[in-house]
Amino acid sequence: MKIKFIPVDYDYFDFEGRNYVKIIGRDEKGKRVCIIDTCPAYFWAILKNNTSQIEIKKLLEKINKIELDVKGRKTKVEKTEVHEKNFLGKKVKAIKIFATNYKDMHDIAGNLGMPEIEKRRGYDLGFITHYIIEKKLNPLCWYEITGEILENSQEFKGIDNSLDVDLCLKVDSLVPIKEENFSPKILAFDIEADEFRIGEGEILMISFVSDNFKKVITWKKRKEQFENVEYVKDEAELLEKFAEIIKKISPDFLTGYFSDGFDLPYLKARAEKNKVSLNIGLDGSQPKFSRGIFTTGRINGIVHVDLLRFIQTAYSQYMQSETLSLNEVANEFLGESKKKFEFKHSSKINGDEWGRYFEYNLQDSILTFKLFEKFWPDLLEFTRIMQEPIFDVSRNGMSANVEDYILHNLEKFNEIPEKHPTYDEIGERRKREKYEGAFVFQPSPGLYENLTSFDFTSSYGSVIVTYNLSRSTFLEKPNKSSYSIEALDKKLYFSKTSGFFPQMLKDIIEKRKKYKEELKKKFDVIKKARSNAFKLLANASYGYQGFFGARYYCMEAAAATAAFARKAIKEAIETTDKEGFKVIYADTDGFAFLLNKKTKEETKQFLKKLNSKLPGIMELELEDFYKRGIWVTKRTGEFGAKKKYALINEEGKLKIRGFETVRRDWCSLAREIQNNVLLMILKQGDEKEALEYIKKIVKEVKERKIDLKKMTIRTQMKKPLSEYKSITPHIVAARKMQEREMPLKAGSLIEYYIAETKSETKTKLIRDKVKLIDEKGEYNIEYYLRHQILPAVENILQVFKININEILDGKKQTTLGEF
DNA sequence: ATATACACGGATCCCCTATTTCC
DNA sequence: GGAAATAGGGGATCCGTGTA
Repeated sequence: MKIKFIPVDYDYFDFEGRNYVKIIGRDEKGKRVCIIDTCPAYFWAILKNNTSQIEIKKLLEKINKIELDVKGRKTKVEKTEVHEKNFLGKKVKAIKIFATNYKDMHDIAGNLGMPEIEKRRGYDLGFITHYIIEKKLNPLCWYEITGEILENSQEFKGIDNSLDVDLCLKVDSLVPIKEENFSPKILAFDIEADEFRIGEGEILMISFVSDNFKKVITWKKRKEQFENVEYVKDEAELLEKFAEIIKKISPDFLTGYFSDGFDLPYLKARAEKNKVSLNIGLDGSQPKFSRGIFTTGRINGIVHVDLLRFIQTAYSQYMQSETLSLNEVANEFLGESKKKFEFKHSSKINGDEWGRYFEYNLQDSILTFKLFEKFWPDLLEFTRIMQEPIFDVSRNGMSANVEDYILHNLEKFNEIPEKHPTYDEIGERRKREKYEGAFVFQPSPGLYENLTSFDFTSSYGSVIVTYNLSRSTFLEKPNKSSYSIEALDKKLYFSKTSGFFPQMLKDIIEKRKKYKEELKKKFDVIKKARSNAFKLLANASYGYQGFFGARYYCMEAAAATAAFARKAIKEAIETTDKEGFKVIYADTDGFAFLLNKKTKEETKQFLKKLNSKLPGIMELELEDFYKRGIWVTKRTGEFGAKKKYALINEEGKLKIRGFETVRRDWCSLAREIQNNVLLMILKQGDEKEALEYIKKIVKEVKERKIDLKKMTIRTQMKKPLSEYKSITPHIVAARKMQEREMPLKAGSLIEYYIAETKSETKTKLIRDKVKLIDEKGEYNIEYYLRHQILPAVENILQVFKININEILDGKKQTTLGEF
């Protein structure tokens, strides 16, 4: 039997002591297929480099005799081979030790207490990763599979009968083939419950959205019939119906928004309470949950994707949204919003409100479904590039993605994988001192005209590639030709013989460049996603080497990367100044400077000249020309503030960095004022209009004409309430929320305003004036003028030598006309 | 659980000293 | 008059959120 097959979900099982993978996917006709395959399990024993042939022979004999009985499972060394391999870039002799069961390799490795063996490696990848590396059956890629159909077969305990699939195949051979179309079946879902705490309230309704399928199921029966709404008897029947619909639709992907942390665990808890079995897995099993702080819900044969997790790692840093709430994310990516519905306990919902509640619930699934479609190209490309199952890739942080990429590309370098650090090692690494990071130029406050900026492309990535910075190329002692740099209070050396990590990174950067250029010629969603994935991978690789949990952790390489980057930007600044420009500001990998009467053409020529002298793959690019730019002083001290500036380009587009206007923990009034002031000043080059504008707003504030909404301050609670040492205004607000039993946990966004308090409560503390947004009260004029508006505009106007304090106090600004 | 360092700025915390209050 | 309480100043620390 020969089929075309695309693997989607990976699982493994033991049969007669051996490991098998069970992969669920589709064939070219869209039929659901399960394939069973296996591969040899092995790990490596790396030998000391002076081990003689005779010693090796004796060693092999000893190892071949190893037999173990682990938890009633008999496992043994099946065979051994000696190979020439690389480990951390060094040539080594290593014994490839084949064992019966992958799970026992750790124990066998533990049994090799032999002095000739220096290290044991490759037993901690997990069987699925090991299998994918070994057989190269990459997720979401097409294959032609030849194999034997399992039909009412006794093999594997009759697995084909216990699985709800169209075809079950035992693999003989697999060959990658050209891409076929794959349109996965997606089912989005969302629940509404009476309590936010998992399982503590009843689930009132569940909505589903798939292709041409929309449904809300609820046991809150109404007399009237609503579109897409189906009534059931009670919660137990609701849960049964949930399982039924999933089985009927039989999706490849079940997707939710925060469903790892809410919907799925809630369903599980309520199913247990109601003694209903959520047997939605293709093998009839219930969802399984990982332990730990972040729970993840896994369903056999159906990939559960919590979109929030993926958006968090892959997109959040490039998003405008201030929170990752479904509403904001949908607004940004789809231009659609959630339906409005104020949460209330079901006992307090009036008759006619239920219809809107159902619509609200359905809309959440609609948005989730559309978001999945929107992000599908990204999920697909991430999965193909990292070569790990989509279930894992969609939940990975960027460091895990980098590591997956490395592990799946090691074979090209004949490298044995490094092990995961032990608990103790991680502890040691975490204790280490921080190393010096980026260089930030000390700016002089002022308003400047005619500027431009140059940036290093993939700065840290190209530094790593150019100077070959990695764990395997780090040298304890310098050799004849090595790269060297001062960092960590000593001189660090790196070999000039290209290491696998920098080489992989070079490949990543080149691919990113290639796809980006192709995109310019012709837009293509998949290429866009691919280019983006490579970009993220390149950006995360520096952080990876400095991350304490990394297999290829190398603090020296991370410190050297930062040091080389500092050197590069400082040199570029120096050359730029020497050329007759004037550098105003720089941060990490980019710098802005005045043209100083030079033309744009001259500037571009200078860029070319600069680039021709840069080492390796280092490259500067011109970002834009700016009409004006403003840098301000710090609130304390007379120096210019770093990481705070605003630029306007020739089309009138603003680029604002660091100012309160881009910070969500300032009230929108202050942000709006600052934004407008910056715009007015940068457009006109003077402060006159801005001053009038500020005066107008101050007057409105004093006359209480401002909507309370604009006074709301939003601050995130980053940890559990009890862990706070310092009782800040947002913690006072959070305590009030807790008293009211409002949903509250680490990560919640706390909203409050500062109110006028009665005169007898004499207090200096702002926290004593905190009120929740729906609490009755009036905004505190003094606070909003002194602590929100003033700080937002004070430093900007100081550039024009204007003391805004006097305007706030209502004094006549007699000297105004002079400016 | 978890990519890195640098930076700003609000608000509270905490210690010290000066002043006021109390007996 | 002397001890205790309070006020207030200033640096340290906590905390959140940016830039890159």
